[in-house]
Amino acid sequence: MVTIKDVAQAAGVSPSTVSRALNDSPLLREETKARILRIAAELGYERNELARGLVLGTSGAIGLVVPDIANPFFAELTRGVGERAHARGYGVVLCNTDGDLERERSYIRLLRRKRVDGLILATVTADDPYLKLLALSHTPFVLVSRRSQQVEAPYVGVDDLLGGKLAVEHLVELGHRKIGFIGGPPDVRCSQERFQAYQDTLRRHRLPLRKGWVKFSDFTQAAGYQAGRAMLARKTRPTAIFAANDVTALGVLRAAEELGLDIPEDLSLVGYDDISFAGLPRIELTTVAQPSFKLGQLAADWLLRMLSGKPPRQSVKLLPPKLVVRETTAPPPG
Amino acid sequence: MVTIKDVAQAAGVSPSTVSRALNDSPLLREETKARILRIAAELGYERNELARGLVLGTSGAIGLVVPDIANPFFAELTRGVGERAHARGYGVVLCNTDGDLERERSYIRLLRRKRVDGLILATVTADDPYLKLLALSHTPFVLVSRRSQQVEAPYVGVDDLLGGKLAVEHLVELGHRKIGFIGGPPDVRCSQERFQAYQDTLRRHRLPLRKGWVKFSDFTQAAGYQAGRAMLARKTRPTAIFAANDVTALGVLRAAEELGLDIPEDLSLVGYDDISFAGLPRIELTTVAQPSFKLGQLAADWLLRMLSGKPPRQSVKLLPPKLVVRETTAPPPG
DNA sequence: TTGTACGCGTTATCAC
DNA sequence: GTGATAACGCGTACAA
Repeated sequence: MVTIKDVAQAAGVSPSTVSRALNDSPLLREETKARILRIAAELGYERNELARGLVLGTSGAIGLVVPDIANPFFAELTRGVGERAHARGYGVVLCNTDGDLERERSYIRLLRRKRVDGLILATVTADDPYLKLLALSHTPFVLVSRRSQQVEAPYVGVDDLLGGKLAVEHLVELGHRKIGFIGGPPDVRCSQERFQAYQDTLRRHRLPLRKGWVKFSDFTQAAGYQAGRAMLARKTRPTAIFAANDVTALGVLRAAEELGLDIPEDLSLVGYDDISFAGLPRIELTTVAQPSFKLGQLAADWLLRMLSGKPPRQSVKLLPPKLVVRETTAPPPG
Repeated sequence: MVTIKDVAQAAGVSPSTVSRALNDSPLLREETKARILRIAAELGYERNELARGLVLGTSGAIGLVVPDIANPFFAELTRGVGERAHARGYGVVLCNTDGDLERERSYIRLLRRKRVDGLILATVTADDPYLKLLALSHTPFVLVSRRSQQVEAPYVGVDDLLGGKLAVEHLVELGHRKIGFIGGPPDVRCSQERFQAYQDTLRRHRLPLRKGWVKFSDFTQAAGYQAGRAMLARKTRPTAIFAANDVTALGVLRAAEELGLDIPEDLSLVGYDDISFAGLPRIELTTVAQPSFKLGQLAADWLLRMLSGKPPRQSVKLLPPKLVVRETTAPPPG
């Protein structure tokens, strides 16, 4: 690899001069600057960001930790982060935990050893004790989509209490009285809040809250299918289900189909996220939309802002969810 | 941040001794090694991989460039890469090009400046001249899913000639004689090969090959919708369409739905990839399955093998595709 | 078995 | 304007 020294030699100047030319220093004569740049290009010189980072104390990269990149919600979020980070010359190191807490920690350690300038975490559980340690360290980080209960950290997400309410109120308005809930991991705050909203809304309307109509899974299609089957195979089953994310809802859809239930005639179904596959013809899932791409952009903007030393404008940013009514919801049968 | 110097001081030894302890050198007495490791842990020492990389000439990271992380095919592929890379302590720097050639190049430059140890490219176009330059450089890379026509580079993918044949033969066997094709970007090899297979199969069966029944788009749902509408709105339209990937096929599905065409009664549809959403109830897309996760694993394994200096076993690895018949295909109407 | 000295490629800070 | 020097944190010949 050609280094700054090689360029210096070829140009008959010192390495420092080359460095200055590369960094467009105003101290240099335009003429020499141009000449050095030309020679550097001819030699195929590419700055070693590793070495530069060592001096400057920055790696020019941020870490992004997501639970499941195969979930379109996180894929879109990742796109948003990448777009903003790359625009400012930052690299994005992606880590996929598959919901495994141990892997999450191991990734964060890896990322810190690599001296990423900051972290975006979309994986934290509500009571993660490790987060406290991270908060004590000097690695800036922002939480996105999933927040912590204990640590007051920068967070960008969607108002899930409102989103959950939107979903369940919609079902209640349609006339449903037997409403089930299928959540994600029970220790994930957004799942908890959607559940909380479910409970609150049922209570407000004095509707029954049955144990068998509540299940927690792990936000995957397979788990949604399992939970759906279990819930729908009961002797008395709900006439509507609020699934705490779209891929889970799609799993429930399959379970219902297998059991010979028609949607929405026999069962109404509401998801959460509005991934692009929710709007497919014949699926037409009613859902609560989250601006996933924008969430990623915002999280990146925020982190980048912290990295440039500017103070955060606020510590929590909550975007509004939006109910998207399609064709998986209807009044209950009978 | 605590460095090896700090640990050395605390332990009353020299920095080199600490370095040796950290690297588990056999030269050290077990006792001192253990003591140093303990002290390092107490101090919260984390090795600076940047500095280490500068010395060792390696960054411990690989770059992954994909055209569209929101396409589940690439999301799964990314999972595969991540799994294998992380298992060996490598970080994965993800870059999403959205199909933009300029962005691809700019990302590759960024990645090289960051001194990633190697590259996995899932974005190359068949005649990309930049690839030649890359091949000349000393950055190891492997191509996945999309190969080059000109540069003989390590490649892992699926036999698209066979995959395309599987798809079209299936339609022919069902009795279709008017078969359309909707491809991806025309300069992407896998799209070209699926098209080639389409043409070959039609010719072999002496079936008509009409211009209006062939369209190229960009492998997105939106583009599939556009192309589908255009093709299906013609006076004489095909009775079956082979879409070169699943998200495109889902776009066609929407177009057909809008035009009041029933699938598979009025129109048969075959996709490619077998993303998880293809198997959804009510969608049940007939498609050609690609082992996307495995493709990612293989690509990573291969690159990592190259990085460890071992010679590649071969330069091209072609996995077999598999036809998955579901419910979007049936004999033609009438 | 451990310490010393140097180098990896770059930038900041002094000199000139 | 430009060059020399030190420093970033680490690994490794070489010396002790």
